Amino acid sequence: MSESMKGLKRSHYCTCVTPDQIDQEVTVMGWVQKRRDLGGVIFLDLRDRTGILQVVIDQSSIGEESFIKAESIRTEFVVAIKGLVEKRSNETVNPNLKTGTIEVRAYELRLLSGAETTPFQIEENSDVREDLRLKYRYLDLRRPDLQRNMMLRHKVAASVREFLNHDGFLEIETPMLTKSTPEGARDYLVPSRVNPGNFYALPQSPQIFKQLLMLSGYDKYYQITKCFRDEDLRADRQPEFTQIDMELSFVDEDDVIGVNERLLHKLFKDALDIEIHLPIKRITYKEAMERFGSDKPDMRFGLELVDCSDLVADCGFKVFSEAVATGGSVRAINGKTLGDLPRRQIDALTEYVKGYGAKGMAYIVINEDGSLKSAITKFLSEEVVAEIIKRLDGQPGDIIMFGADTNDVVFQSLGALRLELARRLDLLKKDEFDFVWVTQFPLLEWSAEQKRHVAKHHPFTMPMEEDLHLLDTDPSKVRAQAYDICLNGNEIGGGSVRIYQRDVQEKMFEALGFTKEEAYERFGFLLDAFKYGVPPHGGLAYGLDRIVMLMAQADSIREVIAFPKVKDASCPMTNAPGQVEEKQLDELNLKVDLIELETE
RNA sequence: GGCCCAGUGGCUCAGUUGGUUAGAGCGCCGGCCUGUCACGCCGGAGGUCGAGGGUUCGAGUCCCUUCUGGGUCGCCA
Repeated sequence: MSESMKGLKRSHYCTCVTPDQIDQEVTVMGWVQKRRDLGGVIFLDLRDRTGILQVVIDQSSIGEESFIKAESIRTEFVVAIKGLVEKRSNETVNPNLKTGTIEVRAYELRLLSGAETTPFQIEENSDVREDLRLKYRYLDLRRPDLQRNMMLRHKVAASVREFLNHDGFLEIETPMLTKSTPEGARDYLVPSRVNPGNFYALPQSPQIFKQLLMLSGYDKYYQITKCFRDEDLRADRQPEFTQIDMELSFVDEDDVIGVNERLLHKLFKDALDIEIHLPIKRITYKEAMERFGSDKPDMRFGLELVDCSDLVADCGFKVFSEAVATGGSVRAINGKTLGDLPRRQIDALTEYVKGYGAKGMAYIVINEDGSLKSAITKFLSEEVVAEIIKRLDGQPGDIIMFGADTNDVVFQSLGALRLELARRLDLLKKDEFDFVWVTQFPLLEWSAEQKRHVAKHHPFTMPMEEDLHLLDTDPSKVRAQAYDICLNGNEIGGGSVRIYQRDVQEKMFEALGFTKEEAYERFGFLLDAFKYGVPPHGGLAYGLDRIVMLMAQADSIREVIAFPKVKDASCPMTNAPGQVEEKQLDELNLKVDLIELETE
């Protein structure tokens, strides 16, 4: 079945054959997308990563023996064709093909490789179950949409490298086998053979190493590198993912933002031919939460949150007044034009916000005739109702939906509701790219589980200078010189100015509840390094997968990763992770003795 | 770990109130066909209805358990 390609050299990719080659000889190689056997003439759609080219096989050009061979060709066979490029007559032009005005009349055919019938058809926009696609990912990757995604991903990486190289950045690699970082996500561990009982951790990010590179004088560093986090998966989260990581010395926040705006501008121009308008708008974390209920706001549409706490603080509706009295708030969203939602849909939205911690959802429907439909207006004075409607710009046909709880719950539930409403109103246009910087993040957040403050970004993040004095007295009020870059409601990157003073760093560890000894045990090498001259520095890291996902208008980063993992972090194709041989464990001085996990 | 959705020929799906031999499109196999490109025409094969248990005279359909995949909350400095 398999013939040699000896004596043949590919001269063109399929779609690189153009009308310029008419009457010339070309040699093309690829996969058979489709065979149309009309009896006396056979058409092949030949496919490679560039697209499709039609090959004509007729007996008079190719000879009887080869024609019989061609009759045995099936879908996905790998073939080599040598032939003459011909112009198609007008009535046989195929406008759906890039190469639709020409075809190749074969005079030599080699069957390089046969193929069994594939478990699913190799075609664009296929609708095949994802587990099957992933089990046969090598076939899935033949599909034109995935091939486009992979090529787009390459283009993104290439454009980033080009920009940063040109801007004086150095690409420097940092270790994959490194030390476990106790703060942050769960680590992937790798046992050491030479040091029995000891483990490396795979990096969650090159954070400490890139800071040390600054201290070593490498000034502007970048790296496109894998990072690993052993946490549960999501549509936009994989256990191994790729960061575009950078760090700069002698810079402040505006410098880092500036270079990255220029980077994003070039990147979107190169990859999508889209002109990003600079400067990208900036909002503070506080504003993002209050207006959008999210620290990664989707700016493509309105439906903003409106604070009504002051209006209902003393009203007769206890759910509202008590939320305000206990330090929470009452906020609302105007679901524009959704006043005609059937009761069942409203109930579904109520269940939806309950999933985010809300206890319920009050609402006021403004009927087309201006009358109101609501279970709560009877508890409110007419003036208050009128003021609420005015503040939310309520028009006939609208529905105003309320969240009343602690601020955390109100932001989270209304933030989620806002997105859900946008989905229903079809406001999420994937070909629109709306960036925003979110700045002034809190430095710390309280962990109820650990009963201490933990770093919101990481423990090396510089507090805002005007808040430094609060670090001892009221740490949760301290804002950080930290910033995220968000695109269409996705955090695509984040960074900060770092602490470069030992005393501030020690104070930070103190605020995190580490004793001096603990801090030294964990980050001693960094604290030691800080004795020897540290430039002020800061940086940023992008999630490459997420950027490419959004560019490709895909719904999951799995669509832009060649060999992704599924929900339980396994690989349906290789069946990783798997058990290992006894011998391998012996060499590592390890014995598997699984502990019964507590079931509750 | 919680909640929600899906699982029926190779693929995508339909399957009524629980009732005859479980259907369709695509794909696949065979035959015919010299201008097709969603080729056409004729014929054919292909099913443990994810798995196990239960209710029933009777289960693809109802109940329980479980597996697989997806979404999400928790988690993700």
